[in-house]
Amino acid sequence: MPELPEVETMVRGIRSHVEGRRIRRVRLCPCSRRPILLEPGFEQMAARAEGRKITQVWRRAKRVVLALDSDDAFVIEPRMTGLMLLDDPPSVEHLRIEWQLAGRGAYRSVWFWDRRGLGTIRLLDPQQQDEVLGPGNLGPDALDMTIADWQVICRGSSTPIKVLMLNQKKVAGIGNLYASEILHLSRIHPETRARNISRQKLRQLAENTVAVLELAIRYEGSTLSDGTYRNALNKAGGYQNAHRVYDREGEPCPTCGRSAIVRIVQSQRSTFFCRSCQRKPRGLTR
DNA sequence: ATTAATGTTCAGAA
DNA sequence: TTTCTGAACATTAA
Repeated sequence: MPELPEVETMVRGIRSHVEGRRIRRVRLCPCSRRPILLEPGFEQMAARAEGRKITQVWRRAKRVVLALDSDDAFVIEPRMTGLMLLDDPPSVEHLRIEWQLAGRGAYRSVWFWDRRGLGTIRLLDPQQQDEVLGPGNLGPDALDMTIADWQVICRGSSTPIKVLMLNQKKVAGIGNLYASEILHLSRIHPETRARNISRQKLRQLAENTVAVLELAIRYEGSTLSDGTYRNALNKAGGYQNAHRVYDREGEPCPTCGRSAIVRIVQSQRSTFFCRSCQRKPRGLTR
């Protein structure tokens, strides 16, 4: 579930309670039926983190990073259903990892909860952090993308723009939900080949990417109908009420008010858009 | 019973 | 060599 706004909300939610505190213990929760995707020997490696101080909590794309004073860092990928929580989990059943915190504070632990269990947690040394979080593996953070950055990734690419927006090596942080929202606001047809998008449209794409993601962060992310996503205090986000097209097939377009939102499939993922407001450029087939 | 779900990775194809 | 597609991962709810 979590895309950039949801992961940013997790980071902001736990940061003030976690930064500066020492890790007393890292515990694999017995209640998880199967282990989450952990590196072999994770438990021994986790012991390496015990007694260390968490110096910084930050976000890279859709990952949470807990940086330690040993220069190691936990890198957490929530993927579809992972959550970082301070307490009050949605269920005890899918708690996976507990970081017990030493010293005084409002919360004794940080938890990783993951219903589907696709999320990953790794403890990485500085070199591994560079490999996993660096430009070889992830493009520029979506909030940092300039028009020039968009031009670079779109130039010469025959990939449909919506598919390209989901390629984390090109631009990092946008997921399936926000790609549809950004393209609708930008009035760009999701099947437009990236190389065919005009300079003017690229400017709108750059501006609306930041606008949509920042607004979604302000609303603390999107909690969809299955209710899975919660912030660090197990409260639902609010941006789903502002969705223009995502999961709104058949509803009238909020821009033109006449055409109905349609759903198509690209790269095995649903895309939602308005056929009236989002047109492909005419006369360009290559 | 079947299908789809906010993500990523891998093998194999183009 | 690069880019792209489909399947897989595990769980749940409609």
